[in-house]
Amino acid sequence: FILEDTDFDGYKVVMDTAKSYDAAIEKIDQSMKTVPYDIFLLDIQLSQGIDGPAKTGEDIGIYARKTSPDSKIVFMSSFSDNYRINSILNSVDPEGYMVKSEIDQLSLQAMVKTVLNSPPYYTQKALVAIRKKMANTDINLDENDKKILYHLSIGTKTKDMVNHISLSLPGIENRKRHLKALFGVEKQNDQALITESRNRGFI
Amino acid sequence: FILEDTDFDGYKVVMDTAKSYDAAIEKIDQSMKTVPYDIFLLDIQLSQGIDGPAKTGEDIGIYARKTSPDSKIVFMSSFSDNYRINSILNSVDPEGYMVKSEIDQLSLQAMVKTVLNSPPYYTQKALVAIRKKMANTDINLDENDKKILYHLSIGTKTKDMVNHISLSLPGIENRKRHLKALFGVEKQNDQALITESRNRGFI
DNA sequence: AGGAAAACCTTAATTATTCTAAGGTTTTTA
DNA sequence: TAAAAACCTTAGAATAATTAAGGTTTTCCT
Repeated sequence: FILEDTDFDGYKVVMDTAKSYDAAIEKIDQSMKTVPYDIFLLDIQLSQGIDGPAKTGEDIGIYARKTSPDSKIVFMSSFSDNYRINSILNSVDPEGYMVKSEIDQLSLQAMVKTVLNSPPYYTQKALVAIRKKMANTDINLDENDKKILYHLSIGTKTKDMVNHISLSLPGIENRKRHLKALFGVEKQNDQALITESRNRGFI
Repeated sequence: FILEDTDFDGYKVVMDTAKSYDAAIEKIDQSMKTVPYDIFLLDIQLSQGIDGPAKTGEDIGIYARKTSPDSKIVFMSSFSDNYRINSILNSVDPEGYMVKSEIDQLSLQAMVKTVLNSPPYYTQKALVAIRKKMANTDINLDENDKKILYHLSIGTKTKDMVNHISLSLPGIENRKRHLKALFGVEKQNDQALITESRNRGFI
């Protein structure tokens, strides 16, 4: 409503919405045969379809970028979740990222203008997450390291990680030790590693 | 002048300046014995001292952060140089980064407010560089790779890189090949690698 | 408190990766 | 068109990472 009521240099905004992954894909495909969208506003959480693997707004973003490369993409998420933000900035590289608690009339209008004229537009809480990541670019984690941190963060037991990561148990333990050393929490428990990883924007 | 003429919620700004690295270090040390600075505004280019290795504003930032950890640090640079921005965001993690061409009354005032209340503050051109970097976090370069790219960018000949990098000549050549493959410019010349590295925000 | 599970650590052997050395080919440069 | 630089290949050497096996310590749960 806010956007539709705003006048942008003589242009009016026309909104179109989709409520599920499949509906969104359908709309994107449709738009390419008629009038492509100028901006995609994507929510990360989606009402879940019944079958197949869980799809998120991130997947829509990846599809939208590939299918409609001239459109701008802006994400909205409820939390300033480092892991998600980092992942989306890497996989989709959206023109904008807004944390929902910071969305209001002013920020929406500023977003549209910035995204169309000189991207990117990130809200303050998104910037905080981005800053964390940028401050830790000297720490290079490979895929296995990231998986270990991710599984730690969701409470997977070390011995169960062998089912998700192609490493032996001592291999995983060894990498955990390495990670703790890297983050300066040697000889401490996993909680310390999780906390520090979160502080540094890795999870 | 702009800052000193602005009223910030009843507070007035008092500026103090230093023109060289040594003078800046001196002022920082002095401030810690009296009244610490609220904000450091650091220029990257410095008039060069005579002796010793070249010092930049980045070095002042590192020193300021260590010596006066409660102060905010804001960088100003003439160019939106990816390499510099990435380096500083990693080594100093400043509360603000402004590209000089974007500095005006409004941005300066916004910077002060943002930096004091809810950092970070980055100007638009800085954000463009940051966005590039964030879009390429899946590419992990180690120190040697970064050195090779840096030396390529300043025109160092491959055969001379052995003097700056602790690798054999074929080792360096091999890594260049790897980098070209990683950046999708296989079988192309060094210029293509440089261009692509720049596009991705590595140099 | 006590016992089981999980986490953690060590060592040695294996495997994978990266590096160097040596020599040749192609491209660039003056 | 030479000379320099860049590039490539191969084989061997060095380094780093992984696994397996077995043990110790910590954590968790009743």
